[in-house]
Parts: sequence; structure tokens; C-alpha cells
Amino acid sequence: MDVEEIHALTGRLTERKIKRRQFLLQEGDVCKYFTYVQSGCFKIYGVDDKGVEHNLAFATEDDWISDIGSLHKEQPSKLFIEAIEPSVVLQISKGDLWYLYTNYPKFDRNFRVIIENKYIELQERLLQTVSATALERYESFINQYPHLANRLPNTQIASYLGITPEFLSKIKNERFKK
Amino acid sequence: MDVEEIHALTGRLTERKIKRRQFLLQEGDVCKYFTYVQSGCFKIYGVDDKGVEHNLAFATEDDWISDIGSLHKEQPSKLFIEAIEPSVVLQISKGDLWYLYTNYPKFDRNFRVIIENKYIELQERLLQTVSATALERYESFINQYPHLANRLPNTQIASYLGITPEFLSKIKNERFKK
DNA sequence: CTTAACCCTTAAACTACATTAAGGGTATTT
DNA sequence: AAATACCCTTAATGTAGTTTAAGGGTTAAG
Repeated sequence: MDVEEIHALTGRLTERKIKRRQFLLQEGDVCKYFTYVQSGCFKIYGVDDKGVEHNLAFATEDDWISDIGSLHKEQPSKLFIEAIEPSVVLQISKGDLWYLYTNYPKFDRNFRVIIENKYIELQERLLQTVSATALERYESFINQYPHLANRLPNTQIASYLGITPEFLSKIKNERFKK
Repeated sequence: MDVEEIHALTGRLTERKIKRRQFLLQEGDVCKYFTYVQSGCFKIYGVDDKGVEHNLAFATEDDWISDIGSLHKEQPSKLFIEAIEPSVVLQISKGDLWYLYTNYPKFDRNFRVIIENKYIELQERLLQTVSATALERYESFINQYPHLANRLPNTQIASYLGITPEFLSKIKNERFKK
């Protein structure tokens, strides 16, 4: 991106400080922003009929997070985006994002690439989820997010892996013995 | 899209007839095309260490299919794309797609939207996979793809749902009794 | 016509993971 | 400083889904 585009972008980003456990998005709300995480950590998750949370993804420094479906179609979201740590974010509204898309073709390109990368990430995760055991999923979580393994509480990791904290505890124990 | 863009696109699409069980992509190959399905049906799947296939998605008439990650990064794919039925497709190469992106801004927009919709679909599927039982997943498969439920062999549906054909058979039986 | 290659179903034995319960540790709030 | 809310672990019991095996049906190939 050139100086001009960077200027156009930064002028439309709003900085917000977010406390631990504060929400960027709650189920039922329409997602209004595309959010850049400058510091801190967020989880995006759904809650099933039994009230259990299921983490779809985490976002830390220099990552983007949003419910793209809700933002795009202006429909109520089924997801929550919540800060796991005190965080600082930069947000751009849908309107401003559309303005950039229209007036600076490079943005279309750049945001298409961001979404493509998110898509690739999600596809690999889905493949893992359906084809690997809990232990294998835990191993590849550690490989993919080495910094997160120590930074997050195990309850959050278990929710991401699709298992209970109890079973994660057991897996870690058996893994350590070897 | 205007007449001009449609013309630019159609001139770069190549028609191919594909037999049942023929591959558009095999594991290890770099994905070269973005493929539009004009008629027929494809599955995109990965194979685990035990040789078991796991269907990530199906694509029928008027849908697009590709391994976007492999196409984009020019890396060997981990996936197979295989015809379940005799099919006719229109394919555009990466080079031509890039040409369209560069010279017709509307394509960037249109393909961003296609990918966004694929992303949304995938995210809902992941949420389902981690938070719903096999029966619930089967029910929503039927709601989402009513035409596919009768069109596909149960082995393929089971692979999509992440269960064995034996267990799918059991579920269907119990569901029918009620 | 015959054989082979799939495909569907049922049922018994098995396993990966969930549930429940309990005890102790460590932050965060009051 | 105390109280409360989280968080981690272990262990017994329970269950959703797998594995293995077997029989029969239907389609494709020699």
C-alpha cells in the first residue's frame, strides 16, 4: 500500500481500549466493525443449546477479527467476540470499509487476501477437526500457536480443541510422561 | 457485471467434460484452476493417515470449487477434488484470474464476495461440527442440501458428517421410527 | 451370464471422550 | 484479609460413535 492508501485507512480507524471480558460482539447483534488487534487477545465463539461455549478462533497482536457473515449481510450474529486479555484495537466501520473498497482498488485486493488467508486457516482447522484425535489436534495447536499454549487458560484451549478441560488435562499428563 | 466484463470472463473460461471418479485435483499437486460447476457434482476431501476420506464440501450446479490455499500460494494441495457424477465445468487459470483482477476492478469485488460466502459457509459448518451431535448435523445437512440427501450415496454423506456409514444407517433408522 | 465392485443394514464388542464429583490452588474483588 | 470466582487435576462412571463381521441388494464390467 502507498502513503495515500495508508493515510486513507488510518483516518478511518478508531482506537478503543478493551477490558478483559468485554465484548466486541454479542449474539443477536449485527456486527458493525472489522477489527484490527493491536495488542491483547480475543476469542470468537458460539454457544450451544446447553450453554457450552465453543471457540472458533483466537486473535492476537497484528490479526484481524470480525463476524464477516454478519458484517456483510447485516444479519444478527450467532457469535460472541470477547477479550481474554486487556486489549487495544483499531476498528473500521462497514461504511468506511466499503468506501475504501470503492475508491482504492488496492483495498479490495488487500482485504480479499486477508479473507482468503482466513479461509485457508479455517479449512485446515475443519479438516483437522474431523480427521484427527484430540491429542493430534492438541499437538498441532501447539505447533501452530506456540505462544498461545502458555498464554491462554486451558479451559479456553479445550474449548478450541472441542474437548472438555478434564480431558485436556488427561492428554497433557499422558503426553508429558512420554 | 457489464457486458464487457462478462465477455472478458467467458473468453477465459475453458469448458471440460469430466467423468465420474475423475479428479480435478489430487493431493500433492498445485491447484491451477478456479472451477465453475455447470452440471454434475464434485466432492473436495482430505485423506487421513489411516486412508479414510473426509469430505469437506460438495459442489453442484452453479457453484465454484477450488483449493483456494493451494491456488493462491502455489503450494502442493492436501486435498482431492473428484467428480461424484459425470459433470461439465468451466475453468479459469490463476493467471487469467489475476489478469481479470488487475484490469477489471469489479472482479476483485465479485470474487471477494464469492470467497466471503464460502468463508461464512465454512464457519457455520465448523461451529456445527464442534457443537452438534451427529443426528443434529444430519438434520441440518438435509435442511441445507435437500436435493443432495437423495442424490448422494450415504457413504459420501457420512464422510461429510464425520461419522461412519454404519452409524449414519443407525441414525436414519431411529429418525424414521419417530 | 457371471463375476466383481460397490452400497446398505444390523448387531455385538470396543474406545475416545463426556459427565459428575471432589479437593486444592491462585487470582480478583470486596 | 477475607471472600468469591476461576482454574487445574484426578478418578469413577456413562455414552456417542467406531470397529469388526456378516448377509443381502444393486450396478458395472468381463
